[in-house]
Amino acid sequence: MIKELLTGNRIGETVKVNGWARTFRNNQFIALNDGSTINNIQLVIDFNEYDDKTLKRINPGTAISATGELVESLGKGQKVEIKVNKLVILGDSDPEKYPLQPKKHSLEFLREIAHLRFRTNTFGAIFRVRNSLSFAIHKFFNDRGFVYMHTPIITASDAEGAGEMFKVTTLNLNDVPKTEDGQVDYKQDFFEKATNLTVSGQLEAELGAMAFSKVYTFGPTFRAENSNTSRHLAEFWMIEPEIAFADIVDDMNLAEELLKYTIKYTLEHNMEDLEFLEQRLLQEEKQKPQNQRSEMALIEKLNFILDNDFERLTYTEAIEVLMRSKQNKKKKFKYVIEGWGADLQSEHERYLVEKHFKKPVILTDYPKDIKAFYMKMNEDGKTVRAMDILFPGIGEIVGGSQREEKLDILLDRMNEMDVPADEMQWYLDTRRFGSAEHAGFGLGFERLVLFVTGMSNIRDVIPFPRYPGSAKF
RNA sequence: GCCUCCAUAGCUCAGUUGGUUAGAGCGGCGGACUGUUAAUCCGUAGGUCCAAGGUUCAAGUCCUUGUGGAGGCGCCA
Repeated sequence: MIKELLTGNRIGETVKVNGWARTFRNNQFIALNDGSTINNIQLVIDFNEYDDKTLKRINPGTAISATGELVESLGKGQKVEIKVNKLVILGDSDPEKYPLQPKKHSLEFLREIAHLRFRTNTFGAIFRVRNSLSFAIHKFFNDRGFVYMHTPIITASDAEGAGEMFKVTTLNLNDVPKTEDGQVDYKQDFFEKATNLTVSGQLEAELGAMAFSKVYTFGPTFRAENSNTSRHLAEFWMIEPEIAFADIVDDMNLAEELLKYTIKYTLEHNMEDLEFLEQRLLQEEKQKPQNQRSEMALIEKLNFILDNDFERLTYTEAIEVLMRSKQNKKKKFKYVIEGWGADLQSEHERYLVEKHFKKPVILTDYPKDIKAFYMKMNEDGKTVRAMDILFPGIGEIVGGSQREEKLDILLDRMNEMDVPADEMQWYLDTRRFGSAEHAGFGLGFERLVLFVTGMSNIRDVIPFPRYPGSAKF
């Protein structure tokens, strides 16, 4: 791979490389990239040995295989280069039709050609970082004795209330079978009942945690919400650990440790990509007015996360901070906080994270009315042991809670929130047989990738984004 | 779903209070050069001004609707 050759350890050896040409300068110099690193290796050819026809075939995007001696570069821009003695053109790239030029393209344009955008420096860097983060997550959990659990993609439960679901069916949509009272007759469907794509693996993960003690899921999740924002996808990847014999504090510690570990991992393994992304972000922010630019450069920001404890406070304390804030007193918020019980809008979260504490914030103990049924009730009877981690520029990156382990309280909560208990006996069995304190959270993978890469649209950190009106590729 | 902004060459953009033949850079094509670094230099082609309708003597420019994109809000991860 080019990454290895660029270290220069094999100078003097005859080497073979395969890759795609980025540029061809002076009829002599091919910048070749194979995706192993953001850097290109320079191939030097003697144009006298090739006819014009062959030279014309070397264009941006052309697939090339080359053999030659790895030597110290005679030019200034690179340490090593390959003096080519055998060049094979594997696949042509018609320059009149190939959309990628050696120039800056807009992210919006590249999104329209998502099948080719991996070949750019920016997206190469993003997806190498994404890969590292993904691996780091598995390594983190594996090193700590967690069992990686595959929860179902197709589910019949609509219990979590995490959002609108995509229906899964093999019924003929042009001739849907109906029951006598005019409802869709799912008895005739593939699973003989209504099914959906999962919105969360949490409930199943809880089942696993009550046997393996520590489990995590890492898989795709689907939400059919009509969300048109730079932070939401209809198909995204989520990490959901679930730990038994653990409370909300253990849960927070685990989440903070995981986030720091994965960020540290990319700093150790993807520095060149991060440096490139940092420069990209710097260039992008030059277009913005001074007060909208980030205070820290990308890598500094990532190190800052590692070096500082996340600020932990309760919802009630957060409300007090917000009520005391100038913004609230001067009614600068669009939604002025009137008192306890208000749902926090993203402007409030952003104030806490970006203006007040200036670091990641973990908010805990939310009012029970604005949270899900399975969260453990506090002694006050008003709040639940929920925790959200808020990141600068991203907002909510983690949402979790200690789960209600007491069957009677859980049943009461389900009743209050109209969750059909009779369909969830399998879930309630965890509380009937050997119930124990447990907790878990969901980490939105793409939001983590967004944060680490410094990108601003979540559609740019997943290879083929799905969002309302768009399922191309 | 709601609010705001945008749509001109393959890409990135300019185009004045509505006025004659719509421009530039990059990219393409032809050529020169040959240790270049998004190479450079000379030449050249390239447009349904998003679509439909309207106002006007006259529309890239104004109005209406639609489509696509961006940002913000809500829902959340």
